[in-house]
Amino acid sequence: MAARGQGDDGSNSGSCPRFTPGVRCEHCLARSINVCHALELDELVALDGIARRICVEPHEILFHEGDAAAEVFNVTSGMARLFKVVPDGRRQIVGFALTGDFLGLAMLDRHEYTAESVTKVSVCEYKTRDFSDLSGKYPHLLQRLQSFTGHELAIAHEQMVVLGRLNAEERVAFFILALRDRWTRIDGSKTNVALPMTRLDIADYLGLTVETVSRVFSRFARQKLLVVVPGGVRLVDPARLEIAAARA
Amino acid sequence: MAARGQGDDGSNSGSCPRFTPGVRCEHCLARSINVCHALELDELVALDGIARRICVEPHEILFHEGDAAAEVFNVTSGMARLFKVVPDGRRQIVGFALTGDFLGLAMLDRHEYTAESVTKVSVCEYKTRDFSDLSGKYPHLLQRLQSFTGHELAIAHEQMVVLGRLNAEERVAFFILALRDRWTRIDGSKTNVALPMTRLDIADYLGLTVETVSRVFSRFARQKLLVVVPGGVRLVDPARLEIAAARA
DNA sequence: CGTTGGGTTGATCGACCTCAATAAAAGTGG
DNA sequence: CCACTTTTATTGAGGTCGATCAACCCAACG
Repeated sequence: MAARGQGDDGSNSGSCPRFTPGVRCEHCLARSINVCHALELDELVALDGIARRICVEPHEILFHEGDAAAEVFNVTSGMARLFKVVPDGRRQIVGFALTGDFLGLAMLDRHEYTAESVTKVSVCEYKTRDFSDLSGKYPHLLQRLQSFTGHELAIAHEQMVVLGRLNAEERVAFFILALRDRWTRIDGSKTNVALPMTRLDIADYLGLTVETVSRVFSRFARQKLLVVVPGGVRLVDPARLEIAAARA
Repeated sequence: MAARGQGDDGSNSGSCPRFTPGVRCEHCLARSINVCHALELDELVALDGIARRICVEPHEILFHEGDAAAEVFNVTSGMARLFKVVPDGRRQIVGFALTGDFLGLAMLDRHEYTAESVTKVSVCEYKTRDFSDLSGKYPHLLQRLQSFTGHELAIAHEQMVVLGRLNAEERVAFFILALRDRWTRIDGSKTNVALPMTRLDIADYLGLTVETVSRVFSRFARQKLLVVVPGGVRLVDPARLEIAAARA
């Protein structure tokens, strides 16, 4: 039993042409939760004008850390991992991008991390220049962007607590619950938590090793906090998991 | 020999009245590096109108995590620690605010961390409402705020790498160099790195314990990478420290 | 049906934490 | 200015959690 439809984690199934004419902004399913929200119709039309809809297969690089940031992206479905690599090869995942997330919020001249699709991913691509011009024209958009960046900053600070002060069990529990909350906002799922990423991804996000992550999952399953299902986990005792995550 | 004037770390010495009429925005020394930069004169006058200059002694709380965010702050001198506390008491410092830093970038309804002065600190305080109104009126200001938030986000992501993937020595070396770079931007100091915060603060910032931080300092001193001086360190071999920090 | 990538489990090791003692600063009051 | 306390920093000894190394399982796939 798949956690969340397995194999169709919100990404469109079937073929995935590099460029899709696709749906227009007005009918975008992700609109209610992404930066486009709260834009007037004329603003939305303008945004639509500079957008290019792109769909990528799993394990494709959207952009590399250090690349000139000529484009910014709006994820409309699927999942991407965002990571930085230390000169000697160690990897740190700084976030997983889901439906509604915006890539390139920092608005620096170079991308500060690499973005790689985990599942099939569809995004709206904007030329940084175009998007920047538009946000200069429509204060709504800039305000929305600021609000998003601020929210991301708060999440990043939370993750610092996770990485700096929680032990392995707490980190994994926190991760599962935080991801559950995100899925809930996207598709309403509450007890089934899809985990399209690998254990290594989770480890690289939580500052642990694959083995440790795997062991904690097993321990949680043994303690009847959750059940490991293909493609994710099903929460059995969310309340105790909250305690295990040091969130309560 | 103090690292940077010791006892006067950019904070004004002498008395520190809670409310200071102080300098006006036009003559603010921090202006070139804070959000006020690039504002037109009339915008600056407007900002000046809603600002209240405040000066606090060391170890004063500016605001608490969870407090309604009725005010936002612009640090004009001194240092503050920004931290979150896990329910059971563990503390994680998410950043040190220096001259030019803006507190409350996330622009959420509640503060996401506690801000406490390390040295004497002077700030410009703005009612969140006022500041928000003003940034609605002056796109420059909102753009500047967005740019600041984006920059903070990039720094937070860097810190995730530090906390998730670097060992104790690398963390401390990285910390010293990153702080050195910040001082350089503020006052040009290059080899003397002021450390007004305690070892415990550094430990809580780097996800370590006081003892480990202290040991690493001693080891670095023994290896002639730096010299521990009252109030900070003097860098002896910055190049080797860069290597130790996994930055090169 | 062999190969490959991902996941789990076990045994051992070591980096950092914990506990403890001491030293050095920084206040504090006489 | 000097005793006295309190806070901060350093150093040592020993313990522990998560890393490392290694074996094995399983499903997907050509």
